[in-house]
Amino acid sequence: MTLLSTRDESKRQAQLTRDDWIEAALEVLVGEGVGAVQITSLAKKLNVTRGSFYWHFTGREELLGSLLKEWHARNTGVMLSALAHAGSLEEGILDLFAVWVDHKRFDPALDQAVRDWARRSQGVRDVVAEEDESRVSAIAAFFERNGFAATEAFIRARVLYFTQVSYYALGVEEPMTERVSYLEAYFRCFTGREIDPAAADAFIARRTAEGGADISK
Amino acid sequence: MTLLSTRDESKRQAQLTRDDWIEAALEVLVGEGVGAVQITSLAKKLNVTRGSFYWHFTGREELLGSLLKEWHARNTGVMLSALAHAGSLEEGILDLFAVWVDHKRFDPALDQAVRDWARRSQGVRDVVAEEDESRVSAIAAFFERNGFAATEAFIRARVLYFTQVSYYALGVEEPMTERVSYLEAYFRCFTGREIDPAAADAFIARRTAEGGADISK
DNA sequence: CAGAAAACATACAAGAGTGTATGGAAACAG
DNA sequence: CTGTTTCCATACACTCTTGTATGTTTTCTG
Repeated sequence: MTLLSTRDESKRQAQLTRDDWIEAALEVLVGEGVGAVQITSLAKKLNVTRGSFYWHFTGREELLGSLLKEWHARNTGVMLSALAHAGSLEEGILDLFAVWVDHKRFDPALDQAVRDWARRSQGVRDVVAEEDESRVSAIAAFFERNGFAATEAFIRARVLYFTQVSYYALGVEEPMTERVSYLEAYFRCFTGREIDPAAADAFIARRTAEGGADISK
Repeated sequence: MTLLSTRDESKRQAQLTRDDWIEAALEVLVGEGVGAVQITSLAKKLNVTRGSFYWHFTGREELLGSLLKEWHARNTGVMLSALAHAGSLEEGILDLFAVWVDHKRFDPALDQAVRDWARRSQGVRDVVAEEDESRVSAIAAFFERNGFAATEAFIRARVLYFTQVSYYALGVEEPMTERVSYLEAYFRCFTGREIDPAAADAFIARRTAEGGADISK
């Protein structure tokens, strides 16, 4: 005899898939960090009991492993492809900026969450470090294709990428109008060259039009 | 009747001060993060029981508050003073580099630990954000004193500081010989000017002489 | 060397989180 | 519609950590 023959089906689908758990866990990972990725709270969030979890996963470790795979699958490639197609210096840099601002293509919050996680886990740290290296290398290669010497290309790539990482890490919040006003200065600092005014205007027009006043989220 | 009339005095002083607890907590904070700052483990580390802790502190929160104050007292000012005395562009930038490399003056590991902590605590986040702003402002003011326009000075300050933050955040590890080989490129990227060869050589000679092959720790 | 104050030990209570074992409900194949 | 298989609920055991209450030992003071 059961006290509750049918579960509370107020707001949940009949059956949960493994991916449903991963999805929910990702949200918590991004919003509250790895420490908050707990089976108990996830179960509550999904309106099931922990029994369900232990059917889909062997334990917490396996779930965390899946989260790392998900991150790798999502955020790898978007940056690199932006650079691969780029011809001119303007095009590449601006495309990169666009990717970093457009959170549909690149998820900086997830990236940052994984980065936080990596600081307390050797395994995750290794994976993230590898990813960072490949990103910097891609940017450096782009600089080299645009006439920069190897060392300078590498350092400029690093400065560009590191600045962006801190942008998220420090949670810089500034309206898009303000941010685009820094475009010329950023470009000058990152490349050592002056940006083509036409390209700058086009970029600014597109960015301010697409709304996106928030950077942090 | 007590089972153990005298405590195990194998390797500890007779009495602990409040600062002893803070010092131990700082080590754990830096090494393992806020989450690892636990009364139980600290007590074990100090060879006392938790009873001691609750005499010196009302609870965990008070200890954490003390840690934040300690960080603020230690890492605030060192950066700013390096810039205040600087005359030429070379002098200021190189002094800044020196401060960041010399872990006796500036503790990047502590800085990073607090930064990690800040990402999960609103109160800490506010304090750190304020500190970051004042640091960037100080660098920007320095750039302005050296002939850069306001906006460009601000962006260059940000890029310089943000790059440095990521250097620690991503745990870049490279031998000092390699790092100093990037000096010219870094200087060019950060300032848009060429470094004075004599100043560069003097800096490199001093850095490589002072040993310090490790950056991470 | 008493007595008070400071510093610490011990024991208990409570909460949160994980993992396991097992029984019951849902979905599906035949 | 019956029997598996899949999926989830329930209950229990265990660990870790915090906080409190109270007793015991040092250390300081006069």
